[in-house]
Amino acid sequence: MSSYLPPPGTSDIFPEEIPRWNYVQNTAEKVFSLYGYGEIRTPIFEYSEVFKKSIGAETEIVQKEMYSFEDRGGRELTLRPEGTAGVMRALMKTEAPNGVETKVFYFGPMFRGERPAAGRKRQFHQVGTENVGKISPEHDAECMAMIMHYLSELKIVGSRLLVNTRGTTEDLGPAEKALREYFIKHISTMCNDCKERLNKNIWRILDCKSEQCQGAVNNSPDIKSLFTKETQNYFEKVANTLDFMGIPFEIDPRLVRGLDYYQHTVFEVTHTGLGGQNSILGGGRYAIKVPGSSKNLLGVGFAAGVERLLMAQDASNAVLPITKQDYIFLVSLGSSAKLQNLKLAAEMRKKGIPVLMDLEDKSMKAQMRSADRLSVSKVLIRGDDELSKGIFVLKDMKTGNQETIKETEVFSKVF
RNA sequence: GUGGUUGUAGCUCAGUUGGUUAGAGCGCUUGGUUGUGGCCCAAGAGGUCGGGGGUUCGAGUCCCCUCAUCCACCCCA
Repeated sequence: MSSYLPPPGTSDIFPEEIPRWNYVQNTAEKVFSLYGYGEIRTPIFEYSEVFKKSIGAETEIVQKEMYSFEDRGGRELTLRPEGTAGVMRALMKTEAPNGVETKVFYFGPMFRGERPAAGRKRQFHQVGTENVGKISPEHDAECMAMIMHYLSELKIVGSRLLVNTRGTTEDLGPAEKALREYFIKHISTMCNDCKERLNKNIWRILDCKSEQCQGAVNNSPDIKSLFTKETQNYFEKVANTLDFMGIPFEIDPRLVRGLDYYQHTVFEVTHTGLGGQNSILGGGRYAIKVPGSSKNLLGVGFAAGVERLLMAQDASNAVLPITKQDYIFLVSLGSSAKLQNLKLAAEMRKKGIPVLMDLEDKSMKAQMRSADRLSVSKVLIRGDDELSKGIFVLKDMKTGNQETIKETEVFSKVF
């Protein structure tokens, strides 16, 4: 009952579901390593500063979603709400800050104190990559190509890749000014959230979904046109490269994303069938400052919600190449036989043969029921009777046929 | 943080205008063969009806509070 439930927004993942999770993780390893990425494992908690500095102190995540606490040494720590910041912190001691291309991927739990809903948990999991040290439109395009490769290996179909640019630090001033001049004229007709956004984070007005704001938002200036020629050329090259590589995508001028560290290319992959959520992954190019360093780490990367990938697989009716363990079930009758079978089972397992047996003294009927429930294909029966004769009965559960075999034939016949 | 939904057995749920010992299906255990699974039949185990308070002769049913679930919004993966 309620006392057996884990805390809000968390969930237990039982053995039956683990193969699917492993598939998502193993496929990440398989695909990303083709592009030169290696796995990195960073702590699940970091100094709170790490997130405040890189994600942005004003962002929704930092403002009200972080699980922060003080440890016994009085340190201000936070359960990671996303993966990039901690990875950047770790990469400071590599050659990445000196401009050496460094590619890593990660997989693990993240924590955000939001109200749970479909596709949204407080402890959820992300799989993501970071390519740090170099900057070019081709890096961004390759990252997206790799993502689409990954999604196809996951058998997810029907997703959309949305791409946009957020410009660089130099672009932001003029663009923000233009946006403010425009929206200040229309703000009286817009929703309350947008009225707040006007001062706090004007960019977010662009992806407001409220009905009453659509008119004003749709007619707002295209931010790209306000950026420098250089930035526009960069973005054009990203788009051209994707085109040339045959990666289908859509330019979404209203895609801005909610973390402060993004510059240049931003993207998102959406999928229907995730309840109220529609984004299965997001990412882009970023410049991140790690506490205690004056250097910016430049990189491009993405993070996908594993739970959402799983939902997208369901919506895609994905058939995954996951095979179930096919056990031999060993049935015993009598105490000597049981003891001998226990020993045999151990030997078989050492040879890599999966074996199950009932350890309780159950009736043959009950043991057969167990075997059936576990849907094994073969049952090996040895009671005290067979033991004294040096034989086994081997039963094929599909056909129901059974044959008598000699002890010496056990390994060759059952495997 | 805002709004709505639901909370009865391990699971999915029924429970009539408040009325004795709270039900079903599935699952589980045992039996229907002296040593043979699935199908069928029978029996059994398993619930302080989310928790607390109130109204009442009487509350799973009504009222209040609380906790939790699921969902939508905000935001994000």
